[in-house]
Amino acid sequence: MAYRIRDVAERAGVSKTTVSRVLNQSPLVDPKTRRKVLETARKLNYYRNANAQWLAQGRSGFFGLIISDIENPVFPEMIKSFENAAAQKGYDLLLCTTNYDRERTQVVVRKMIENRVRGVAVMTSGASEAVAGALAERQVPVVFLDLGLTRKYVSDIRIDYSIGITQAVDHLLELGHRRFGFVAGSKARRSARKYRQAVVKAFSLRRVSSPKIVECDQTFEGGAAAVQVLLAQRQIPTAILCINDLTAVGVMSGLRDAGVRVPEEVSVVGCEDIYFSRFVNPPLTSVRLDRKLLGNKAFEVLESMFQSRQRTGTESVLETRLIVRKSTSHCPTAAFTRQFHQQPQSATW
Amino acid sequence: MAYRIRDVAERAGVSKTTVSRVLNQSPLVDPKTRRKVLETARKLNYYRNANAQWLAQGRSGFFGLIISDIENPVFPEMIKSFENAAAQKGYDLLLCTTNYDRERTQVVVRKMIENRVRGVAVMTSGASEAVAGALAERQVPVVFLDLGLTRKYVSDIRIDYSIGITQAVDHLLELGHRRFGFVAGSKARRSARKYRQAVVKAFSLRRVSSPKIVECDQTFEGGAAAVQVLLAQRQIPTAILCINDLTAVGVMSGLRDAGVRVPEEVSVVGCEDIYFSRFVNPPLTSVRLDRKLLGNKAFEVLESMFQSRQRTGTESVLETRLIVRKSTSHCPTAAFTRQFHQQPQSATW
DNA sequence: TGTTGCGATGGAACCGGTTCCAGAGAGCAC
DNA sequence: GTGCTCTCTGGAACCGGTTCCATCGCAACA
Repeated sequence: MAYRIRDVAERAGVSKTTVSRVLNQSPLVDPKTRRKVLETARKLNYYRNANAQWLAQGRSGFFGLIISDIENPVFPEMIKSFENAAAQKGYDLLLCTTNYDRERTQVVVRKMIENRVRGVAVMTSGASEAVAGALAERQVPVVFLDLGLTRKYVSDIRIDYSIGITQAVDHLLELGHRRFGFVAGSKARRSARKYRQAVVKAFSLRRVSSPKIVECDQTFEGGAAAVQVLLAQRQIPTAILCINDLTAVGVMSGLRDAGVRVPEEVSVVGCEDIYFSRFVNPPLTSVRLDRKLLGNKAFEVLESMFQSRQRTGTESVLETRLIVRKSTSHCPTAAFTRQFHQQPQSATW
Repeated sequence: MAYRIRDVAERAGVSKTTVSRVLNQSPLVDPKTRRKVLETARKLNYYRNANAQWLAQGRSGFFGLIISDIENPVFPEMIKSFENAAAQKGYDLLLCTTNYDRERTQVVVRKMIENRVRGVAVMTSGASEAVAGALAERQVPVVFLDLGLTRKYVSDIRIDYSIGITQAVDHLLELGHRRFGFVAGSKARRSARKYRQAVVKAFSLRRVSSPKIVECDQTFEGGAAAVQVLLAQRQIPTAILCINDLTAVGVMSGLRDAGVRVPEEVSVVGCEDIYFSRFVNPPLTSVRLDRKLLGNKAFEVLESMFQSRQRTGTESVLETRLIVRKSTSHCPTAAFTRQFHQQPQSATW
């Protein structure tokens, strides 16, 4: 059907070995022979069979990338930079999504192993040490996000939220804010826990009274709901930090619905700095997590593990920083600050 | 190193053939033998070698998906549904991006062929018939978006914008609008041309004076710039259609900057209905293109081509429909309509 | 002239599965 | 007992590459 390497060899009057050498840029082949082979291959419109090649080589040309949900806007940028980094070195991307499903996670890990990938980046914070174990056991280099663990075959990229958060707190303090709210994520998520810790620490470092914390599910609706709780306070906060941008946009929407203006009356800070944050109204101030860098770094870490002799894991740190846009501004004067006193919605007992 | 099928065979006291049969759910193996083999495989923690399997089978378990830019928010949803549809049938996703680069397009097409995929969905509107040819020639079923061409191995999914656009026009007419603007995309893009034609046709069908058309580059900034042109009209339009949501958000931003309220003074309609459209302020009315359906459909078309004997291509149609949110409302009364008369910015001649 | 060294090439084994085909053995009817 | 069918199993070829190792021709050198 399709031409095989043997067909090329026959028509070029050489052996399979030589053709293979030419196609793999081996130096030990005569330039004249090389030209001849390349020409024949082109003439036959020959495409190599990747499965045969990788079977023979004992591993594939893939680097795996496991994410939770491609619809989450933090991932596409990361995928892109990971893929680009891999392509630059001649490798391909094998992308799998877990959709936050435990079973599906097992399946994709198996897929990675079956495809004999050269390494896997597990960029969902839902992944456990079990996943690390399964892959490391098969001697597949793997890099995690904030796993907090490093060993043979297992690297970790730690996200240092504290820098960006501290910048945010300082930024707000400079603007005169003193009463803060924090719309946190679910404690069940590792990354959300880390973020919360960083926020609390930043405030205590600056000796500011800690923010009123409201937990939410990290969605737009969750943000809108959480802000209601903050608005029910005796004194509403003048600045609100949020676990991520989507939540922050929900918070802004909730504030708007309650007739509170952003940023004139309340400042809002998001996290992640997703693509859309600059287009909302007002453009969102956010603690940026550079996904492009993250994707690059993840590939780099994998490749260096793959190349290294001992396959020892490394820990690297990805810093965050504050991007100031229009959702934060001066703290309103006391006279200007409105008081919200909402009654509990049901007091029937 | 890793266990091979032969290892499983030896320990289970059977032949490779039998193990292969068990793993491939062949019915012609004794239940007792089956159990034994499965148990041994589990005990050895055996993973099959996908490359060997696919080499032997002559093709891989991949269905390919080629897109232009994963950061474009229309793609993730599509990827997800395509992947899910494939996973449901036990196939895997091979995702490649072209980044609008001709050369890169060549490379990924080659990659698809080399990996012996069972079919490819080319969901970027930048792809040419050359791509279709290259794949069809290798007998790889392929499905395109709005290619307008169908033949052996080549299917097409046509997007019918007219339905959604007509709904949008009717919706605006009912709200009393009579003066329209249309922020169009670049004529260089096939999909943008199709959209423009559909818009023009919808207006002429309803016997309404056609909208003032301004071309832009389909970005946020492009929308913001295009709306300036519309605002410079003697009479500004009271309703503006846009080539996509990002542009529409740019248009709304431009209007806001000019002190024009949406939707009280001007209504805005986007297209695509990307995830974020519901979160902007005001939530965007948009002509929805159901990407989930599109991804599903694409896979379905490929699989049925792959199964069919003759591999004849099919044409299917994906309908669009209007999603009404808050960016459209009643046409302001004439008295209420403001007049914008901006002088040409430079009249130095 | 014989020996050595080296660049270029090819034969053959191998990677780890699938599958064709032959055959063993059980069950059954006659 | 014979012949037949049917179920289950295994040997061996094959998929299309890579790579180890041997070989060959030729130039350099003693």
